[in-house]
Amino acid sequence: MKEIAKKLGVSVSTVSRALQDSPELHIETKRKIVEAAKEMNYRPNLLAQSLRSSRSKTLGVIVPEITSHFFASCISGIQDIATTRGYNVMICQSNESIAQEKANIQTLVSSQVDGLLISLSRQTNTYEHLYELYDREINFVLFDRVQEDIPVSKVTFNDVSGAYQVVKHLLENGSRRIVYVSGPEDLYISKKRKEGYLRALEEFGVAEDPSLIQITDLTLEGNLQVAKHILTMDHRPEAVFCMIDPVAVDVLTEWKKLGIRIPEDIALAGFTNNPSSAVVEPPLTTVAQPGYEMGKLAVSHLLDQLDGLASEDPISIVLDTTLVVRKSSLHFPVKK
Amino acid sequence: MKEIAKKLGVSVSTVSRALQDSPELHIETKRKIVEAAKEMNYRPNLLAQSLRSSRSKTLGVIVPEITSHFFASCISGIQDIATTRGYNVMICQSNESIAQEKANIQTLVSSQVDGLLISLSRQTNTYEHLYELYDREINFVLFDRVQEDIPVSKVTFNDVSGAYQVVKHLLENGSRRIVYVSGPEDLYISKKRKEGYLRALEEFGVAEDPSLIQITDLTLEGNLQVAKHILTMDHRPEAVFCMIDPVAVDVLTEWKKLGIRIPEDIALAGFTNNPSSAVVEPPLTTVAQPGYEMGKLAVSHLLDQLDGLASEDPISIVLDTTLVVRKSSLHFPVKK
DNA sequence: TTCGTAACAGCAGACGGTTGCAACCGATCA
DNA sequence: TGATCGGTTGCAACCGTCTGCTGTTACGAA
Repeated sequence: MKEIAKKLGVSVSTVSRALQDSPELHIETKRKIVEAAKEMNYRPNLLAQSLRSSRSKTLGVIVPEITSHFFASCISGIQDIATTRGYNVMICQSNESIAQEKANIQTLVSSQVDGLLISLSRQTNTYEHLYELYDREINFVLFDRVQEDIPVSKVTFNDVSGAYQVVKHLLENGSRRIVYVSGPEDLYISKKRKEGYLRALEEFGVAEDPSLIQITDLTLEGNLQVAKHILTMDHRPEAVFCMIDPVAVDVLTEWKKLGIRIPEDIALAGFTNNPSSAVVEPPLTTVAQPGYEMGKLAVSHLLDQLDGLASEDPISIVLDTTLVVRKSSLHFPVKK
Repeated sequence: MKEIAKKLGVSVSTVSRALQDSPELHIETKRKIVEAAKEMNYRPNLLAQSLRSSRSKTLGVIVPEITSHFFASCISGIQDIATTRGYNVMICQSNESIAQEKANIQTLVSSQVDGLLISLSRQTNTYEHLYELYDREINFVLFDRVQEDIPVSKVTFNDVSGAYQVVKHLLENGSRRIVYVSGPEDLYISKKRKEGYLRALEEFGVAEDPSLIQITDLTLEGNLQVAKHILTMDHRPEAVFCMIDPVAVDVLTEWKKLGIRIPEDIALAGFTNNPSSAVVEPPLTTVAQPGYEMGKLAVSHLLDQLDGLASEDPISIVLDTTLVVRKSSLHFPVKK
């Protein structure tokens, strides 16, 4: 800018105003400046602009892991909306660690992001770092992995109804002894999906059987152990609903190795609709969660807040999931 | 900082020096300032620091799409190294569009990133935007999807040898008529993998047959069309090597639907080692490309350049791939 | 006593922009 | 003729941090 000013014999402030298309400049001066700027390939320094305006036009995103297809979809949605609305995005992954999550927040706050989009790590069981953001009046929105008590906006899936749908589907296909393979019990989704599972059972008059609720630590070993354990149960279950697709895929692979036929010997369903679930053999019945849409909604709401388009009061957006019926659950054919 | 200074009755510069642990301050003053800073929960404004130092400690990354598992892995590697070396990362996706790619570069440059890591979009066939970066002396490293002529550092996979390995494997399993399903011919990887394919054929004394090279536009429709076309060939090929896993998965799914047995009727192999390739039935033989490692190497080299640890001269890092043999290619059992 | 010096702290300017306010200009009007 | 006014431009301060230089003080040595 200084160079443009020198070249044209005007002041830096005039250049600044010309580039902002300020109405109080002589039209000819403005034209000349804009032209010179183009010619000299001038690009404003966003850092300086941000410092001056104390608005960085940058958002921070924290997800447990980028390589998960679901979170990658969310990020993609966030990116697309943020870009069209003139914001940049800084992405961090917590690697499911609360310490990393805190560090990420620090970094992003120091970087003066205008707002944050956070999906909590599995390890996160204390929430001071979030309350601190709240106290500092830093805008943020929680999505997918949320903490319910914090008074900020949240975007989640209707996990209860998703689980209800899929378990109902298993029940409608004739299964009665249905296992729920849950992740660690303190996880938000473990609880919610269990709720949907129980609701469906109740609706069909099936009594809850605690031995049918199996916990895995979500590692491959944990998943395989559960897979084997289910086969050794006294009265073999007719169907298994896994909290997330990767668990279902591990179970499916293990059972195939052991010669169990799916769905003839036992029906199987997952949750998330990962790409893998469509290509395994048999294709896996699951519940689709549109991550891209979730990202879009979360970022739209955050930006509305930042731009004063949304009320200050936190809202909770609950997205519906869609049951995706594939062969793995068709134990007894549905009547058509 | 101003507040700390006021509270303790010292100047802002003294505070600044104290927080940098400058040796020319009285130790007691320093202690008091650091303490006050902690108490007041002071966080430096990275924007101001960057403006002042003209080093933003931020890197820009441009990938064709975040939701691809391979690129997500790269990003993950980039993140991990960048974080440990004190850098932030801004990620953009070009959505395989050259216009978006150019826009991303503009944004990141305006944001004063210290360097860029770029994987080119499929659409990118002109390179002025990259030469402009070069002329402006902005550090950047190309990875995976590169342009060979630009004098900057690049990290790539040895596509030729990867393709060679997998085709050799197919040949060793007795196939002679082997189809190569290529993406658009101007793509870097289309060319390189074809080279490896041809080299393997030549080594086994198999003449090149142009009708065995099939082009897909990489859409689902394109892939299915090729899948069907292959089955109608006069003299049915014994094996098919697809340029990337998603194509192979589409082909596999289609063939299964048509009752073709893999590998008994025809052997199949892909490239990339996507998560899906391990879980399809039969599991897909493919070539593993460690994306995480690639990201780590690319960013390490970029940071070395920025920190003056690497020579100015561009280098080319070529990563080896690993053949992953699974059932889909075992047309005739390998002798053990 | 005087001088040099080390130890410490502050002023001011810079990074690259933005903006309130003052200043200048010629023209218009009483 | 002088006051006023609208149009146009520049000065200077500011955003938060860093740092070269200067100034002050106390102390020991000459």
